[in-house]
Amino acid sequence: MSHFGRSGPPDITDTYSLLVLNITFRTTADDLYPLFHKYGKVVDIFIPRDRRTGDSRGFAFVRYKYADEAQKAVERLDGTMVDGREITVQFAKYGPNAERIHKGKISEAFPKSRYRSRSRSPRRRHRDDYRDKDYRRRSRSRSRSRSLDKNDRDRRGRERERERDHRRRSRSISPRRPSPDYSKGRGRGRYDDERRSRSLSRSRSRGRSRSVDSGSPGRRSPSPRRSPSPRRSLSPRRSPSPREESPERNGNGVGRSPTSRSVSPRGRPADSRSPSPQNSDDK
DNA sequence: GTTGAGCGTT
Repeated sequence: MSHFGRSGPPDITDTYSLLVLNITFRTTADDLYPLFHKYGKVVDIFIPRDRRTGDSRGFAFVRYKYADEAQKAVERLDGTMVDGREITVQFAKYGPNAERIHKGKISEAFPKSRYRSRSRSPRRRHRDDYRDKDYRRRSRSRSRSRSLDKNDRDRRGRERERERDHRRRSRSISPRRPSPDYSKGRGRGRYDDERRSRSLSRSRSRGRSRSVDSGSPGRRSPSPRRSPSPRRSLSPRRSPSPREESPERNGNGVGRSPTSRSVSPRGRPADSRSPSPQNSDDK
């Protein structure tokens, strides 16, 4: 029975996932099982943990078999102290089976009248306070360098974000596309945010990936830079010398093109010019 | 050894 969350999702056909937040990093599924099991039938408990360290992330997912029981657990366990920490129990929304919940299943099983029992939840205000201040989030945000290449973000971003930066970095701020809607929007906005991000990533990923795949893989250029933008001309460092960078040179020296240079990216010109293994000539 | 927002896996 202690294999909760170790063998993957057993059966999410008719189970309701509860999100347990604010739990200690040492709290395990086994610790939560008895607590939640007291209020209903717990189908499975999953605690996401960091793949790098393997430690719990601080929240767990408790899957209940019945909605009423799950709701009860939320009301009873939400705000209780576990392992010396106040935990937050609420229904999962962004889970894989979140769609079912949105379908109205939960809504049907949970009338508003029952919710009125939620009189005790001081922690809620506390959390809200944090959000209002959002001072610590900013601090952390600054710590993280967001100058990551979009190319890298396309591929690793998804995985990385989910593992370490996702919770550290503020999800409300959009470095790429600042939108008032995403400023403080919460709840449904998240879905849109994810969709938009994916859409963008897909676009970029496709352009870059296909480009390399189409041409010569690995021979394209030692420096995976973005396509040559006209911005290069505004480089103040560039010498005004006509012989240094001339459109003619591009036409004449076709071999200079990185794409065409798929034969030998390095040593080609040097070899031709400097048969010597040493570049004394250049020096 | 720490942290503390936050939505998930074989």
